Amino acid sequence: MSITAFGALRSHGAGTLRTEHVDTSVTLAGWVDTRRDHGGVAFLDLRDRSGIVQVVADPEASEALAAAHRVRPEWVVRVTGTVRARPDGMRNPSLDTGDIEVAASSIEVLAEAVTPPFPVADGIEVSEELRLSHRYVDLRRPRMADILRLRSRATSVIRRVMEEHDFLDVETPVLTKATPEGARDFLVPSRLQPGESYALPQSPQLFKQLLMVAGVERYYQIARCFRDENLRADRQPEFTQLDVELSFGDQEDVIGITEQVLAAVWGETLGVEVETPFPRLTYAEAMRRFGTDAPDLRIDGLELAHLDEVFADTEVGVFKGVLGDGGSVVALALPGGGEMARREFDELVEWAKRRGAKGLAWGVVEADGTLRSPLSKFMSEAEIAGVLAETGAGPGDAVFFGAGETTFARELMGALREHLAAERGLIGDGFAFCWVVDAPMFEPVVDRGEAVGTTAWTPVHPPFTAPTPEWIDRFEESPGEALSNAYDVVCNGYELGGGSIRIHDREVQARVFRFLGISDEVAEERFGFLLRGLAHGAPPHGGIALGLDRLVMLLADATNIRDVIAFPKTQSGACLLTDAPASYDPVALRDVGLRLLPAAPTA
RNA sequence: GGACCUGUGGAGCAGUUAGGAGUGCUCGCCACCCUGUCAAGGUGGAGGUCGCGGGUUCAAAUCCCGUCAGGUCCGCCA
Repeated sequence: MSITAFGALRSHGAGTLRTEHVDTSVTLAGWVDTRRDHGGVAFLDLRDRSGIVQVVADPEASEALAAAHRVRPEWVVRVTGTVRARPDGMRNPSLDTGDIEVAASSIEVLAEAVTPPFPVADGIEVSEELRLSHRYVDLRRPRMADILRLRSRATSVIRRVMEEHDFLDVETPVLTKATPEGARDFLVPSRLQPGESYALPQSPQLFKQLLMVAGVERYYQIARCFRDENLRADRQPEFTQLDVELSFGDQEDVIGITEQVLAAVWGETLGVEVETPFPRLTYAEAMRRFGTDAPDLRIDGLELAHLDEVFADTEVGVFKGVLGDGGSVVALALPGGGEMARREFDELVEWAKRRGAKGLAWGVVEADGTLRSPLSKFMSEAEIAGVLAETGAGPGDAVFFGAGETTFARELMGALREHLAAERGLIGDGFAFCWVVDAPMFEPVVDRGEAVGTTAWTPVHPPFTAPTPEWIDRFEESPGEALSNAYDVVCNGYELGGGSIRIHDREVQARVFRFLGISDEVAEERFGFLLRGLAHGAPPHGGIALGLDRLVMLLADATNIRDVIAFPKTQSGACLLTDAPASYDPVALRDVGLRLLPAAPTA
């Protein structure tokens, strides 16, 4: 027995009918999209997953006509009838099925429906609250239905490419132990061991490394990950990663397979040819030129300029102070920015202050090459010449100056670069992929709360990330400069994914732990099972994880991740459909050994 | 934890700056009419704790305080 193409209740999909079906008897089933009732004749647009077709109820089929009078949008109906060509002048070119229509002999109501809370159509702004609380209606809208299909095609292509390269799909536990990504864990209390909890995985990181020890050699999984952190337009508490790990390879193998997957996905879902290999930037270069480790390379011609030397002996008070404290002055030229109104500059200053900056200096290059700026009277001729030379600003351009701690100033100006580009339409079309490689191994501990170990340094990546070959023997000597064998793939300013070559050598791992001040006891308690596994013959290995939701978001040209997730959560972590999270039955809490604290007193 | 935006019949919005009767627009809904529409059309009708609580005032959708919900961002998160 084979299943029928459209289900036993119908013979065709509504959207599949064409002129070749004329005179065919068909049975369709789906939702009433719209109804146009002329009394003596009535039209229904019938919608199913395949599309929309017009159904006509003529007076000759009086029962069908009576039913057509009665039905309402979103009722579920089954229509039997005959496909016929539409009369001349009655064709609808905006409908795929617009050359034909179905003359109904009977219309059977399968389910009535209450009036929908909002119209099932694209192009209507509906509050997200309402969309999420009636997600089953929202997902009927063509745009959302298209995204569901797009996501399914993308995962299908991913699986095919991974399998063509002999990667094995292996599932890893969801009820597990805290993993080393550094975010807060979701906890699941245990009934069998009251007082103990599972953690939901922030990623399958440790398990995939153990799969390498297990001899899987090439692993992939489309895996759900969980992080209990605050949400953003591109962040959900549970999200999906394409997780990949391979043995006996290096960075080039991981980059190669990733590029193949992305090129195949873009090619087969959008028909967009992605050029490989992707350009590569070092982390240092990305921070210096773009002020971010995930630069949007669609923005052409806007790059940061570093003016520490130009202002080395300056009399400009703010700059002098910042440079004296070891900070930096970072500038950005905006072509054509000279035409902006004073009010627009003021708004940008406010924008910078909201991001924590003390201010944002600016200037405009006049036609004669002078700099009109609140600061220019404090600047020497040589400084102004230096500003113009370093930023490349010419007559009619604006220049912005961010001053502060070096990383802060760079990130501020990098954010300004994207902000201005978005406001002024300077972001190019298409997709700009790149790799950001050679991230630092360690960063100084600023706040004790962020430290993994007990020394002045904390790892940028999980502490199993290998140093680059140049640093593997001497990362302790200048930890601030040591580079990790890690790589991030970036598209249009979004970090799509990241990975690294892992440490498989116990001695190197021990040195990293020792350097970070992670004691044997702490290492054992936190990742003892991984370390024991690595002792049993660990092949050289490395991998990557790609954010599938963000990937689909880019494919769908969506601006938030919720639009590409069937049942997402709100910014406060609520599911408006199920009302999760919900308070828990006290008896069930007692079973797992928990008792709630009294609610915090409200002031 | 913080900043900002939004909340008005079922949907989307205007009204809030400068307090004066729940006022308006588009769509939807209900009834009737209507034989070629495709956002059908026509006539009539129903539908409101202005998110919630408190305050100021003769009077609050509008001003003040608090709070809840949704969103964007910072911190946080690779």
